[in-house]
Amino acid sequence: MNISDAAKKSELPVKTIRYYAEIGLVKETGRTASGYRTYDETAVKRLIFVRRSREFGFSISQTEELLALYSDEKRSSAEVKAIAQKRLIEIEAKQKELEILRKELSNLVQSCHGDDRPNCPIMDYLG
Amino acid sequence: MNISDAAKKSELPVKTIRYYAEIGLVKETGRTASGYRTYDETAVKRLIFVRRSREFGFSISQTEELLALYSDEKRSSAEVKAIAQKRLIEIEAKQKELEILRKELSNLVQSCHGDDRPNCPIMDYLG
DNA sequence: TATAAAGCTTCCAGCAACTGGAGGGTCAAT
DNA sequence: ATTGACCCTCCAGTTGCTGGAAGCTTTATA
Repeated sequence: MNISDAAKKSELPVKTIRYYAEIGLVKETGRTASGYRTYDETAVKRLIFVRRSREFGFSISQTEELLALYSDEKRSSAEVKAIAQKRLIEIEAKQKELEILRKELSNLVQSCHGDDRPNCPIMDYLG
Repeated sequence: MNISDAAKKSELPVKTIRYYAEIGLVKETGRTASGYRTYDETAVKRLIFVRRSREFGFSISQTEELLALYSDEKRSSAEVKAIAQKRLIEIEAKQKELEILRKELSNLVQSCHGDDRPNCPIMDYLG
């Protein structure tokens, strides 16, 4: 199948699939005589895998590692788990960071009158 | 004062201050005869303001708006509050997104044995 | 006073992960 | 034969810096 069919099946934009081929993440299966990329079902599966991985926020390089393990018969689940745990820790760290910001900003927003006078605790805090 | 003094006072890297000057966010106060940027206390205050705004995750363009209001005698606190609320909503949206991911990933990680066998629910989910 | 180190300048490149567009070839249908 | 929908490559832009090269200027030391 050609790239737009692969795009439909994998639910990825054509541009993104070309980009993944370019960086070597998921290469096309082959090329037609006229140079069109072709993809088989295995390649589409890999594209879907990548999409899901990216949706979890795994970086391209983490995704690359996961993809390698995906097609590795001799993988250990420990390797997979380690990568996933790393991502989980990243998520939790980001959550903590956001929660601190949210609290502070929320307090400031609540204490701001929001009227047509200039006085404003948000500005006081920033300035 | 020159750029490295401004950097110390504002707690921003020299490179960043140059970048802010380049994009017109905080321009230098002047230049010496030999072309060195100079900054006065007012400019440093603006740099500090920008740093704090960026720490809250306000984008450069939001920061630009806030900075305009900062030096606007006739501002209304409502304008400031509106920008802050927008950012608050962004933060909350991101938090919700991360919480969904965290739960899913956490479940997967917990259900993965993490041993030396290949079988792994994380892979099953992604593949 | 010579020189070396530190600090300043500009300009270019790169990061992550795409996305958009220009310019041009290919394919299927009318 | 032509139209329109594909496809290709290459380049630029996104966000917000950061690093480095090449080359001045200023400051400190011998």
